[in-house]
Amino acid sequence: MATRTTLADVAAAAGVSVSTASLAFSGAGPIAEATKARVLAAAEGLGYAGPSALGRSLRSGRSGIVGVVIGDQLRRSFRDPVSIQVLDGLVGRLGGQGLGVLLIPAGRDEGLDPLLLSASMDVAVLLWGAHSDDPTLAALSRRGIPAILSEGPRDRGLPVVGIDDRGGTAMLVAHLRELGHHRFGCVTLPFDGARRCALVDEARMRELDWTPTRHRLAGLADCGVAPDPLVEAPASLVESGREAGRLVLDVANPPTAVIAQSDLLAAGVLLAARDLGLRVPQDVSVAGFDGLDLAWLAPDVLTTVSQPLAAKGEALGDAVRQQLAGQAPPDVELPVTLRVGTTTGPPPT
Amino acid sequence: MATRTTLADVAAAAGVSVSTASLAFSGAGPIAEATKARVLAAAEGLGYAGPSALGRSLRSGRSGIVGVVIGDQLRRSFRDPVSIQVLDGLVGRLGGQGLGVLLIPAGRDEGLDPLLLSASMDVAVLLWGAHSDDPTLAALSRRGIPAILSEGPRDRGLPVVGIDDRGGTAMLVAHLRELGHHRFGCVTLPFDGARRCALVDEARMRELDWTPTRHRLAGLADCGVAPDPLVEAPASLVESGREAGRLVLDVANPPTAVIAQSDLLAAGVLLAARDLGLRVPQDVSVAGFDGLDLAWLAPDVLTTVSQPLAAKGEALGDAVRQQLAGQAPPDVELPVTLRVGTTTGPPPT
DNA sequence: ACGGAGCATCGAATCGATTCGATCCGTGGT
DNA sequence: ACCACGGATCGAATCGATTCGATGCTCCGT
Repeated sequence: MATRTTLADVAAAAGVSVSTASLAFSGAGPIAEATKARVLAAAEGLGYAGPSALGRSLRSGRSGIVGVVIGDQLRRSFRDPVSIQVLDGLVGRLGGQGLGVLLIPAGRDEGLDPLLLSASMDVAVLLWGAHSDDPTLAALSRRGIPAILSEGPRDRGLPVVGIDDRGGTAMLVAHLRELGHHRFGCVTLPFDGARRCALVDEARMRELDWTPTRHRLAGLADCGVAPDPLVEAPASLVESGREAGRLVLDVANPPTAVIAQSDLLAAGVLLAARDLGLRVPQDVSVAGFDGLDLAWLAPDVLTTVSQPLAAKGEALGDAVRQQLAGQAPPDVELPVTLRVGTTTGPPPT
Repeated sequence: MATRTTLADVAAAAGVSVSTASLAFSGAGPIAEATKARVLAAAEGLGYAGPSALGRSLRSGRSGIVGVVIGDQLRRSFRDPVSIQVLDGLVGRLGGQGLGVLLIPAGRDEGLDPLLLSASMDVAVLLWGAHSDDPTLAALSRRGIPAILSEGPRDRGLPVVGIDDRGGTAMLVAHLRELGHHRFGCVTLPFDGARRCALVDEARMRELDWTPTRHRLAGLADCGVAPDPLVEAPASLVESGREAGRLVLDVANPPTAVIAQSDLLAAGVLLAARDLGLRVPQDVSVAGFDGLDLAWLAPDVLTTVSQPLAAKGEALGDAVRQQLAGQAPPDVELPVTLRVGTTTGPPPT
């Protein structure tokens, strides 16, 4: 055969017009049961596998594809349990609506991914926030593709699904204060794409351009906590946490409690404490953020702020559905809960 | 504005025909530099973001999308470092060619995912093999979409990218024999979608319908090893390995060495040994397969067969490229290497 | 000055389906 | 017997772009 079988072939075989054949498949419009059966039988006979998505998309203007922009490096994102779990919830919710997920790497400095510029999609979801003047958002807006942000800034006029970062951090501080701590160190998530591991000074603080980092730091400020040392990690990875942890703990007068802005960073801080011969929580308390199930830390159990990751993905999926239905999705802020483990305790006397 | 700006709008604004405007963007065909500039300027002025992928796809018959069918449950696949790393290599290679990855859940019993039946894609990659009579393959073949298998059966006439499972297993056996072992237990990957955790008898052995499991078992048979006990794990997860490990080790005359068909399973066997008060490797040796970097096992280092996961993804990407170029991709079998760690040693005297 | 070559541009067909309006036919009411 | 009505079917336009063949123009050689 020269070309794939098309709806026209089926219609011809069934002895009906193309429009009638279309009706037999889509079910939109009145059609006699006998005719429908004849068309479907003809399709079966020709090995026709149903109307092509392309034609349908072209006519309807909908592709049924949701572009999901993930971290600048796929490898990193795939290894980040937080992204994975959110993605899982998102895919689950979208799958129920016949929507597909197209993976789009964010592309760092070397320009945007071509998929972002040309792939056809109905909506885009940015899984890890957005910078100010984010070229990704600019490109999407230019193409007229609505965007939904996970953990992004709320001043863009775009729907945002986030969690109560400030409140969660405040809960952590309250917990630690109750134990008697008042000298806090902090390991933060990246400030931007610079990927540096260093003490944060005022100048650097003014460059802070990453929403989760900002919000979680704001939670500290809300409680009147000025963390010292305050170290920026290059990525949410155990190794980065270890490196940053050393900068926080290997100082003249180390803090009695370290708040890490992610669980992976906190796990790294635990390793750094071990490297330095510090016992946790006797010598130093360590807390994380995310609520991952890090079974391999056993027998330690990380004190952390638990966020509903799958629910976040599902909320993003709901936002996508609303966006496609023409409604403006409302901003969502999901609640978090404090999960007290064994890595926090009273400060050394 | 009523509708999105289209190539026709741009052409009208630039005072040229649609075909000329198309030429200005695609660059295929002769066009005067001045005209091209005029068209691009008009596009800029109208906020036109380039030709829509839909129209292009419709005409060319190519969507630039590769469907990647991943495990029956997204959550499980996403947590499986093996899948993730292969996916990472694949996406990396495809991204370089302007191809996008559409995630497709395999869908277990409750039928195929609608995406598989209707989403437009040029090629499909099945990340985790295929059963015999796999409905996924049937659906793809019906739609005329070429498929590429990772770790699948070679008797389908479909291109397969795999590793030297038999040879790798044989290397493991040789290593253990050299240490003095001759009584081997084995924890296998799943036999099919049944997800059972139980001893394998002859009847069950005949139902074996999963290529990696079969090949790795064949590697044992090649060496004349008849593992006892032989236990089937329900999934490649640490918890499954732990459960299966108890079945292998908690018997009257336990084997001196346990070969697990994946590293996660091996990690579970290690936990099971610990549960039973057995020291590794003094009381029992444990080996895995995959070559994951399980840092959290420290101070233990798993003896395992290391397979090139990212390279496998890249090989899949190459196969996709060849398939799209109209060539028949050759079957690929990537080499593996033995990585001796601290979990294997001489058998107890 | 005339003819041919070659480049730039244009018109129209095409890809595969959806959908609106029109047509056709049968039925029920008066 | 005629008309109005409605359900089934069909024709044709449409979605957004690509591409082939045709046309018109300029420029060069003789």
